[in-house]
Amino acid sequence: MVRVPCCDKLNLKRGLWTAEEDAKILAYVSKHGTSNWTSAPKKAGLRRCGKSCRLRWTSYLRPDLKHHNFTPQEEELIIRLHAAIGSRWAIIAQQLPGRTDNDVKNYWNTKLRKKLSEMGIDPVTHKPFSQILADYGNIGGLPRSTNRIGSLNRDLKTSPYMKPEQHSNSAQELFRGIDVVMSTPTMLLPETEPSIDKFMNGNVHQLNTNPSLNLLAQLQAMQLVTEASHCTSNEPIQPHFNTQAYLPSSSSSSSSSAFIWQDFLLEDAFLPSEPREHENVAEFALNQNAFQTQNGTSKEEMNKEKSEYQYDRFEAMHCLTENDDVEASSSTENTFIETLFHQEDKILFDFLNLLDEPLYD
DNA sequence: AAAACCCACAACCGCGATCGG
DNA sequence: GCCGATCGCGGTTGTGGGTTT
Repeated sequence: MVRVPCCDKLNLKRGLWTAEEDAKILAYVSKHGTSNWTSAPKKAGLRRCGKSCRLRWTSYLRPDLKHHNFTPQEEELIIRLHAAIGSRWAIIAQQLPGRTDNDVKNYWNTKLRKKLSEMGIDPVTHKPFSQILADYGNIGGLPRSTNRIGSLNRDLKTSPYMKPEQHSNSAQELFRGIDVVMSTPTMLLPETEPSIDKFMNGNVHQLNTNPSLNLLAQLQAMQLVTEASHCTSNEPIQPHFNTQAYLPSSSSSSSSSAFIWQDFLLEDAFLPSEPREHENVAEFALNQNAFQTQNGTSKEEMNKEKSEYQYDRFEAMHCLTENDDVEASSSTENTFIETLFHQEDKILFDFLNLLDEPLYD
């Protein structure tokens, strides 16, 4: 087992690439392809690390890359996907043909984050700052008992899509999430709140026609099916993505700027247990998008779809709490993982009670 | 005119996952 | 199965150009 190192750290050129170096990379790729970057510097006659050559090719020289500015549609898609899956730049970039993860990341860091902040929206949680402040203000006034607290605790701890930037381990972050979930099932904000819909500024319908929305539609579908399945079974709550917050509420984006803040809490992204059911719902979600964009579709039909969907969501939310009751009452049937979660919930609950108690009598 | 500052983007770094001898 | 090489990803830093003072 003798392999040469990918690069010799000594005597290698670093920094910006010259046109001559780019030409060498292009010549190398046209001759040898992109399968082996270790030998690329030597064969191409470059004093660069193979890794650096690969990066230069994948992030800049690839012929399929776009080099013009991001369009409003792309911008919107990035925001929605970031809200759904966090800073998974590679995945987000896959939904944007011609863009690299580095492009998307840089664009987010330099433009979109600032833009959202200026709109009064926290780019990390995708919630209005006013809401976050309100959440902080409510920390000391948490209700003593709730059957959603455990669910959230589990969500926060187990989400594979939870990144440190989105949910730090600090108590403040944890409490913020708890407070949101313990609010009413469908908390709607007043029209005066900063709204991502307003930020989107009418691009929603264009976005719905964009094939790049496939991932979003799938995420939405996964959420739908997991919610629906809870209403018909006593199975433990399956996690789901929360993409609905940025998806237009069916027919109208401007008339309804209301948020459902639970949707911003990133939860587990396990696949639904029933693939066929999942597919059907995914198909529905895709059809839903197409449905909205068809000419001649009556507003009544669209509103009917909307109200039915919202009713389903409302029922699903109630199922969450009901299932938590069931879960708590049949702890002997819980899995090992669930038992662990219950123990963690109890610790957290005790801790919250301690906070409620005065430090000095 | 020049220094200081800001901004956007390219490039690098480090780490985990995967590959393969 | 082990372990080093390689790949891919996300976070961070460096660089150059533009703007402000």
